[in-house]
Amino acid sequence: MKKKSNSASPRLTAGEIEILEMLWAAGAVTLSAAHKAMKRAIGYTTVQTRLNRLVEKGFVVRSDDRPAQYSAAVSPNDVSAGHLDLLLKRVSGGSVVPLVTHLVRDRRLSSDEVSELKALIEQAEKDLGSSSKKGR
Amino acid sequence: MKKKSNSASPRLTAGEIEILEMLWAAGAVTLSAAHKAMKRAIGYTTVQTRLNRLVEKGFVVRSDDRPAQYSAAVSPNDVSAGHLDLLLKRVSGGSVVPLVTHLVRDRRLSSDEVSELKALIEQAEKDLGSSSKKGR
DNA sequence: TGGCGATTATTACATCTGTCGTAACCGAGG
DNA sequence: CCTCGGTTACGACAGATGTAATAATCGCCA
Repeated sequence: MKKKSNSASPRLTAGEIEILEMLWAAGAVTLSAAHKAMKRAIGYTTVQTRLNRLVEKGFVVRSDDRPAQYSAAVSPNDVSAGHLDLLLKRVSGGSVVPLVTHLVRDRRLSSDEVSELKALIEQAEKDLGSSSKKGR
Repeated sequence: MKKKSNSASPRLTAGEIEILEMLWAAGAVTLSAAHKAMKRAIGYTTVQTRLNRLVEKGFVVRSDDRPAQYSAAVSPNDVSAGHLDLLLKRVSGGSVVPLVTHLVRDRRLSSDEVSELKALIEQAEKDLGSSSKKGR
């Protein structure tokens, strides 16, 4: 049975991600710890409310322990993957080249980074040989 | 009068992007044209309201003509750039390599695409040498 | 066991979004 | 000039989100 595809592409808002980022960085935390871990000033109960709403949506899990531990139920990768997909679709109809071009051109890369990318491409080149030449 | 940095990173919601995508595809359109251009069924006045709210926010411009023409005030690139920035920050703390790795590994690229990427990297390599070694 | 401080639950609002219905308006035909 | 159909302005309403105060609870310790 389908595990529920919400991990596939969670449509999170900026605010929800703000909380999730805190959890990704802090791990499992109690409410007070979560509150302290917030980057900006925000009310204690505000964090509580937001955390609870995220739990209702299934993006955060709360332990049964006494001082309950809150922790992210989705990984940064899950979220990013979904966003990346949409972005890819929007920016270039789904093909990666234009996006990567943008990425490489706009930001000055260090020689180390360029080397890594080069190795990466070479690897991809090698992998190509082993699969059929389906033009996708 | 500050040009306003909203083009830098417009925080648009999925719904707002839905409208913008229609405008990006249709260009400058009247309300009825916009309504017809929508991919899914949606009320006429709903499109009107949403369009107007986008105008208030400055993401869409409305001409003074009689049947007013609505058109996007932000480009797909503007929004994508902003999203890409956030994504980059989140997925790998701002460095492009992990993101590109993900991009190249996860999606099977055609040999043409790999070639393009290779050329791209080689170009970046060249640029590295020609500029002063100012770390920037 | 009583109370205190932390935790959790409730309740309250102001916005923002998504969706429309309706009323007012306006220019082209007849 | 007067009506008609598209255009525009308003107003409504539900649900989501952000923020937070206040009340109810619970566990620990003197």
